[in-house]
Amino acid sequence: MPGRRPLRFDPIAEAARQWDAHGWTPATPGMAAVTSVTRVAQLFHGRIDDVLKPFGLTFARFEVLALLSFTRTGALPLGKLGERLQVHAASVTNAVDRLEADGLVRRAPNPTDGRGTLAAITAKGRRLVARATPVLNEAVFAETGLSARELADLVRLLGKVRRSAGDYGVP
Amino acid sequence: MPGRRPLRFDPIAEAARQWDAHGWTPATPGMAAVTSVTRVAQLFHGRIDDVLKPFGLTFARFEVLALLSFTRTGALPLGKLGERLQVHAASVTNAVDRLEADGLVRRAPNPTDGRGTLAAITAKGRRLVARATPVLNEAVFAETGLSARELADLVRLLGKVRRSAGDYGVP
DNA sequence: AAAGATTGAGTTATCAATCTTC
DNA sequence: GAAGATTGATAACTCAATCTTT
Repeated sequence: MPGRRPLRFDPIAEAARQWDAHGWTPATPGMAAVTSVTRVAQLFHGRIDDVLKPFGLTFARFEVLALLSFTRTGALPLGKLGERLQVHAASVTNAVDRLEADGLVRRAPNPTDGRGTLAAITAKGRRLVARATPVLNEAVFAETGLSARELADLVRLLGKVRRSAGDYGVP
Repeated sequence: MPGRRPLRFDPIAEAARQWDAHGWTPATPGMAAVTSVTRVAQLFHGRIDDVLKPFGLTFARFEVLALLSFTRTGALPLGKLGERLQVHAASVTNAVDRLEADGLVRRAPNPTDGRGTLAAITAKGRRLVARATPVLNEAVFAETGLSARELADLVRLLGKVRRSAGDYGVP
């Protein structure tokens, strides 16, 4: 993780001050928001990686396992995985490669589409995600530093951004 | 950018439903917040990269140029750059390498510390950041999909997360 | 022709190890 | 010994091109 030594001041507030000083005032709130989101994503990701490292997982691979464990059959086409996790098809191939090498998922031909491939979670994969999830919940998701009310506000605001960016919903 | 085809439903709301269904309710709001932050950071980053590509810049390199252009002398030690941008020293070395190869900054020995190196912005670098900034302001920072009030709320909430993570401020 | 998936090239970021200077 | 910076190795992602099947 970068930036071990905390700054004595808030670098984002300082950047906002600079933006205003250069006459870019209309863009300042957006700049501060984008920078804040970027930095918090870094912080969360670092903590998640730290927690998952002992399990031999990255966040991307954990998300695949969690998603598969939620399905009725424990299997999904690779394309569906990329759609739900919002990542490129090549990234899905890569993540499934790693998971398969570790025996956590296995590939199977899609019975309903000869072009497709399914990723199916194995018993070993289910055991691992069952062990990792509580740790992640307690060490990261339950320790965000915000109250339930604040978390709900945050999710609502970010949902507006996602929605307005066309991330989901009907056009 | 991954995920061109928008989903018909909100994948984060769906994940929250699954978390609750598995009895992980106390962690659900945090999970939704972390996932939302991650996704919005992806969205912002994609738009920023699209805007900066015609200028031959990434966001990391743009940030270096912007920070240098704000200083009185147009130069900073590499360590200070990493501190302010919250990235690893190796990332700073890499970014400055690219910027120097493009003639946008040049390295100079730190006169006050024989171990250190300064990155100094060139006239070409100043011209480029002066051209790129207004485009970034108008195409990204002024188009977040949130009102000024909502942006302020978002920045405040994320500031609490950063502060509680020890990202800045006095211990 | 279009969609699912894979491959290889190119980019970026991190980490550990190293070198120089304080 | 500690700090600033660089290097080489590793991992992950994206993109363009390719292959197979529909």
